[in-house]
Amino acid sequence: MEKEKTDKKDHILDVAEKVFSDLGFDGASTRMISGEAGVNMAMLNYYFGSKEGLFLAVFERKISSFQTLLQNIGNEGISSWEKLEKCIDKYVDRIIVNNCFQKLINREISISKRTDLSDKITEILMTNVLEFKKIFDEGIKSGSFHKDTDTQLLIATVFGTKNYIINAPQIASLLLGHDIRDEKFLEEKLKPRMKKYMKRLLKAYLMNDDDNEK
Amino acid sequence: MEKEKTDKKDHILDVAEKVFSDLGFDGASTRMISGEAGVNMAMLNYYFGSKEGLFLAVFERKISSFQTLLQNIGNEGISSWEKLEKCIDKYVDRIIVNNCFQKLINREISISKRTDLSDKITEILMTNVLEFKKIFDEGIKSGSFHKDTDTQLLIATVFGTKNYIINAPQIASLLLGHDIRDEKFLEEKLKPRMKKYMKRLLKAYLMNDDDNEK
DNA sequence: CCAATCCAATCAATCGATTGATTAATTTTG
DNA sequence: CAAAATTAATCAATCGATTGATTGGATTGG
Repeated sequence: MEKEKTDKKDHILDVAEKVFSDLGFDGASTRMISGEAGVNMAMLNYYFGSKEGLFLAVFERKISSFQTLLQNIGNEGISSWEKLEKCIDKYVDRIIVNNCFQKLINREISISKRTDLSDKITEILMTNVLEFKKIFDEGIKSGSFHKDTDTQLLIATVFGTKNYIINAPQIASLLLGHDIRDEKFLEEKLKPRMKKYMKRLLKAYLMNDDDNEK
Repeated sequence: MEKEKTDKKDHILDVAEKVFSDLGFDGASTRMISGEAGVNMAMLNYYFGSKEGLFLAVFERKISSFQTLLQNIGNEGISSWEKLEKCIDKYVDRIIVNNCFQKLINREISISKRTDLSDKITEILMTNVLEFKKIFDEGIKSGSFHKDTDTQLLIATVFGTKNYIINAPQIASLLLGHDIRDEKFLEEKLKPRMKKYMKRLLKAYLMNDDDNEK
């Protein structure tokens, strides 16, 4: 029976994630979510306290597993560049699977007013950001990366490039000549292509011939 | 008195643009907009028919100024790299001035419904996208840019890096150690820094030493 | 005077949240 | 073990607040 409970909560979270992703936080109503999940409205507040609590629960469930993923890479005994390559691989894999959730994040983070909620989102996202930054800084310190690297804007590039493709699918589809939402294209074509591209871009910027390496 | 009317409508549109940008379409209420604009609620429907009509009016007013930002540069008699540098300058200048409207665009384009609107947004955004693409392709053809450049993903990087900073100001502020919304910081620090960074990033990627230039 | 402009008041609908009652499951107790 | 007591889970009903929208009358200017 313990299992039942967890399953039900998980099911609510699944539905909530879908509805929030499609309609945004404000656009989604608790009635809609509870209705689609087949549970009573009061259950949402019973389980998650509030609409905001539900949203955060959706958020934290998705994000936590990725956090530890990046953190482990950061602690491995490999070169900074190798760490970076691994992070890119994991990151590209991740975001392409969960692209509807990513869209949700990017939409809600751009809302300025909802401070309590967006503060929490920011805090969670920052851990991933800082994990990348740590690797950049470490690489600069060890001399393997260009020493006047703008790590902060480079992070904007890493996350921004991905966001652009996921968040503006109409434009990305026109640009790439394929429907972005085609799973097969994403998995077989875009994923390896993005990995290769990001690595080449970062390598060119971090390790060009001005003062080190080759 | 015609003037009065136009001024008032324009003022409403100014406020609406700001509020929609901060809170999103669903998050913004017509009361809030009318209150902040100092007009009666009923005036919004009187002038614009509905909330959605107001939203569309905000867009259409801005739309015209958006086209042909980069088009002249493409036809100048200078090298591809020089064109690219000019485009970056113009682009960075531009987005920092209108960043709240940019936020609005980037948020609404990620919403799957409201197709009539997002089609229009897509069309407008594509003109700038294609201008960059034209320069990239031209540079590759002439041999000044690396020949296996992924121009399409590079465009995602150019626009995505900017979007990330504008759209996730909380994260960008934490990352940069300054409040992104500080006009002085934007103008005096971030703008030149972004220009320099983007040029160095593109140059490293487009003109590294694998097979051409230096 | 009349059409355009404006506004206070109000509309039905929906929002998130809470209530008290009821059932199911678990724990305690004799 | 079984009855009693307690806790957890679920429900229908409804709360006050707010939403976008509309009305009918006041005000204005030509």
